[in-house]
Amino acid sequence: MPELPEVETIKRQLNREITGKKITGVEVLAVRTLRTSKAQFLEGVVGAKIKSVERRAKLLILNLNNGSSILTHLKMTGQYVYDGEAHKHTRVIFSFGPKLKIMFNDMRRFGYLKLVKTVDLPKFLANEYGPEPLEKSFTVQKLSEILKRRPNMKIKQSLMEQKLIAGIGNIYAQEACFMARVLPTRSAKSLKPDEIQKIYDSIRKVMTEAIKYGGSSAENYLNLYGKEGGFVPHLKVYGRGKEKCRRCGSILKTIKLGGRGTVYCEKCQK
DNA sequence: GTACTTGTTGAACG
DNA sequence: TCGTTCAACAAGTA
Repeated sequence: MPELPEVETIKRQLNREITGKKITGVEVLAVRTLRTSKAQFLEGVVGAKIKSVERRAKLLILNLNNGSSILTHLKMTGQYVYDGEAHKHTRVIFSFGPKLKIMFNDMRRFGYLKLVKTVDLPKFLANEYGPEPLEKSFTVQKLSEILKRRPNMKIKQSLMEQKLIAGIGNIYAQEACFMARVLPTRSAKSLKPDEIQKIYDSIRKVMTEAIKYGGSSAENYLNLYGKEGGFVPHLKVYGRGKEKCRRCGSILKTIKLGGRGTVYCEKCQK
């Protein structure tokens, strides 16, 4: 499941490979993957150059040199793969000249691409998404204020709420709670300042580390070069229910929180 | 065959 | 209006 570190990895790789290049063709194999009519999409995209690639929350933003941007979300199983082979799950193919192609693959078809006006983006993004956890302006005070806005919400769910904080999903919310030694079920209002500080540090640390390893390929995430991320061996709780806690050796518990699987250590997390 | 996986949206509830 | 919960979406794996 691509979350901030995975999307950030793809963003950096896309910037390296396609920024400055001209989109010479687009092949749409699954029309429903587009959130813009096919005709409009092709008209707005073909012939344009990629000015830059950005990430906001889990969204990738491909800014074009004609005032439009492609807003794209990988959701659960989306992949951008450079020079791969098209296959059953390939939904859109971008061509950059006669040789280079980028495939958008998406097994579960939740992902999308949408053409928007670049100038409209800042307002839209500010409305829909909370602060970026790795930005300098995201301070522990900021996190504290954010948590106060939903005092009864369980901390793991607060961390995953995109309107409160951007980019954290089910994997890193669980990892951050473990690292902070706080139970995912604790209500926001029950957290003491030193616990909020630990959660803050943990979010930043786990995200930074995960980016360093190119993200986690827990399900089917692949980077632009079709390679898996290297962070899975570093995950402490996600996907490890009934296994031994790496810190204390006791058996990790699994519960459901907001309909999502949640693993934690009863002994280490309070 | 059944249960389970998840990011986001939109409906429904109080 | 707001916060919150929950089903739905899709398609694969165990």
